[in-house]
Amino acid sequence: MQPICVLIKTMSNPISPIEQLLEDLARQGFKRTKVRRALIAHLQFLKKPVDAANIRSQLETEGLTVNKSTIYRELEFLLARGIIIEIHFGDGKKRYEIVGLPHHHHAVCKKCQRIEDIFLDHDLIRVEERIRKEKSFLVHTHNLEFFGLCRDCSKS
Amino acid sequence: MQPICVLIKTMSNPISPIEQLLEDLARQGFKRTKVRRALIAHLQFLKKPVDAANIRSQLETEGLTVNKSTIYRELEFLLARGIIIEIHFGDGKKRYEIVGLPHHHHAVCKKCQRIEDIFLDHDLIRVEERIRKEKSFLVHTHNLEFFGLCRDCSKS
DNA sequence: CTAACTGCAAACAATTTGCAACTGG
DNA sequence: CCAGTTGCAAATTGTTTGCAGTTAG
Repeated sequence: MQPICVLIKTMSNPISPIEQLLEDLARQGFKRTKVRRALIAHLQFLKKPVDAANIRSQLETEGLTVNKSTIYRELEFLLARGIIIEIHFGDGKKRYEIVGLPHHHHAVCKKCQRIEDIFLDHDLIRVEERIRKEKSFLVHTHNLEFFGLCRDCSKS
Repeated sequence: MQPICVLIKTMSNPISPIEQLLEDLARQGFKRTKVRRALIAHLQFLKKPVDAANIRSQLETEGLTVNKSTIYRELEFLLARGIIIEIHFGDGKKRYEIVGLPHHHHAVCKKCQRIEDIFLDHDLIRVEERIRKEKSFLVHTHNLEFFGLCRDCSKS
């Protein structure tokens, strides 16, 4: 049996995941700013890794002009709090993706830039276990991204 | 039975892998320059991924001053000919490693920067096969590097 | 009111480019 | 000789920083 207040909250006033996040941050003394909300909403919507310049121009087209320093600082902020993660495709740029889906990797089309999510489950954990046993090397993180041609682009 | 000339070549005049490479390049019209020889020799000796600045300063200590543009251009040259490959650790820099050992990955110590080679054999090929079947995505290359603490650094 | 946030200009780091001078074959 | 190579300075690209002004709570 749920207490009434929870029922009310759940039924008539559903809190979006973005507002939920802002709520948590507010409790720690951080502000609900326009940029923060827009940036989280954007990454939430995309669910793919994007670089700073890309985010900036996309916010611009949505009518929100943000200085690039602000973008970088906000990304750093969200990264430090585990709200987003950094992804590396090996060109000069850092990309960021919202945390939400379980841990996964990406297959990047070299032609059209489309990104497929790749779920590897236990495969890499077994490898990391082996590295610990054989090399006494304790793996904390890894980078794994695939590059090639997506379904459409491999036809031509 | 070997022809005499081959025996002589093999026994009394062993061609080092570096001179062999320069020989091949010469046949294509490229010159045996001091920088090219030194750069290949250096990467050959290291057998680990290094960035341009690093290579430059190490050649400097060996008594060979080379302009950074030259380093970058030479790396580009060797890369295009498959003599070296590009490795990404996800900080801003590209690293290069001589091709020689079979395909492998790296475990990079976040504390002392030591690099362990990681051989994965068929594991990733199976994954790439799966990606092709399940997503019709044709993988050409991948990046995979591990980060953590090496044997020595994980003790403290 | 005040700590958090923002914009702006300038600084930085890695890499690239244009061009004139140089060198190996 | 001449294509390939090199150095130098300047340009580019992605990212960071210092600082003064603004804003959410």
